[in-house]
Amino acid sequence: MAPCPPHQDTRSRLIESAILHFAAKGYDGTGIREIAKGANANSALVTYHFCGKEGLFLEALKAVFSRKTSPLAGLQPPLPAGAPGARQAALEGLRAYLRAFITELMFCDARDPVDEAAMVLMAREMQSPSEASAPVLMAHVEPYVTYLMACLFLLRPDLDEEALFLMGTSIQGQVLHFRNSLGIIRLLRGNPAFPEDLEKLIQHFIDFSLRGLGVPEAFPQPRN
Amino acid sequence: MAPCPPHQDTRSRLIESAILHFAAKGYDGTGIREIAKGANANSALVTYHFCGKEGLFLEALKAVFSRKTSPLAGLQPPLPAGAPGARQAALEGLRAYLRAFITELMFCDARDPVDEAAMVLMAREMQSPSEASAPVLMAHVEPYVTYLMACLFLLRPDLDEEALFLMGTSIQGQVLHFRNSLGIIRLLRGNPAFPEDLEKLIQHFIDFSLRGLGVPEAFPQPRN
DNA sequence: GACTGTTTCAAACGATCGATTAACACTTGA
DNA sequence: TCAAGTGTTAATCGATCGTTTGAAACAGTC
Repeated sequence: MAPCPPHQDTRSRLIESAILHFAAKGYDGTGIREIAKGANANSALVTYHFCGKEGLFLEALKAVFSRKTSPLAGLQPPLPAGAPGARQAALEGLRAYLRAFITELMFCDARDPVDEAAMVLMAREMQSPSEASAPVLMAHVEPYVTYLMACLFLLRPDLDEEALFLMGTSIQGQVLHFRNSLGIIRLLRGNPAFPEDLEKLIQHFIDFSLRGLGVPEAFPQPRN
Repeated sequence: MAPCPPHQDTRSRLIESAILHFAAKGYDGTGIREIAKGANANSALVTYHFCGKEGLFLEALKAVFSRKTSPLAGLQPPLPAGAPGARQAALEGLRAYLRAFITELMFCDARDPVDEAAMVLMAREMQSPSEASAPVLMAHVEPYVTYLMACLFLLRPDLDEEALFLMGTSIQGQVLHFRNSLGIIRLLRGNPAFPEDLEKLIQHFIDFSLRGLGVPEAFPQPRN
């Protein structure tokens, strides 16, 4: 049982190659020799540095999740319920939240294949998390849920908790489904680079969500 | 090159076991001996009946998609664009579509673990379709997309094709995400039988979708 | 009962899997 | 200078992979 100490050069090269290969062919579909070859390293180093294939996979996952700083960091926390301007702040907060959420999910440097692969890997883990990766995943997702629900409560104080939860599920769901089903969506559109205009995509999700939530400001033309 | 003729008994037993195992551990994570054992059959029969593991996987996928009669069967096709009452018909069509879609998705799991596994398998393929499975997947999804898009076009003729496609993606996405993430959602709510009131759920998805789409009838209270 | 074709089986095949080993190069501190 | 420790390597391990094989079991036909 080696303590898996670091030698950053080959370690990080192995992790990078692992992200690429695990994203392309999945955990079981990828062999450690393949990964090692992609890193110009010997396959025995996987066991030496990471205590085995699964250890390397977890390190790759951690690297993926810590690749970007959380986009929630720049967001104002919602004002308390009674405060003046709380509703307007929550409205802007929800808009900013969706923008940050979508940007993090969708935006990746097309010129950086590792970034692209990291997104694929993350999407796969979010859909069917392995037992080992669940904690890492939940810790990453939890602040999003909390922030979203706080905004929803301020925007629709007339709804009960279950109704608000369904609202949140629908808002998150449309975005996550889009991300998780990009494969077939691109097939349906016959465009392998489909979401070409990220801003248009963000605007759609914001408008659809605010209308679905029942926020009057977002509705196009109030019936006379 | 065997012509792969049928002997329905073992064939279907193998397919059923394949659905369960492929859903649980993925294509690469599942061995044919494992599948064969689950079907009380010999692993050589996989090659004999399906020309190999990949053939069995494709047959399993086909079986998944043809497992139920399409919920679209009972729906009226939307009227042509110019026809009188076409918009109202499309509105009702969309409501009926969502009701049928949700009902089918929500009722499939508890009774039959194979049905549950089929959903997992389908979701995985939708996320990252293998080259071989893409045609099967597309053929199954296409009528849903067509019907939904026809309704959306009648309800929002002012939008261009891409905007309508995003609307459809959001509408389908919230429902599919809810279904595919039921496990996590039930954990979040601390209620293992969460969607206890199916009618309430259906009503939420219909209302959220129609508002998100921008249909005035669904909006609660126009601002004065 | 012999012939034909289909279905099933146990056994084995070569390939590849993740993991281990022993040797080697190199640095470091005593 | 030497012993210890670290990083890397090729070679090899047993296990398991998907597939192939040859024969047994079964059905139907003459």
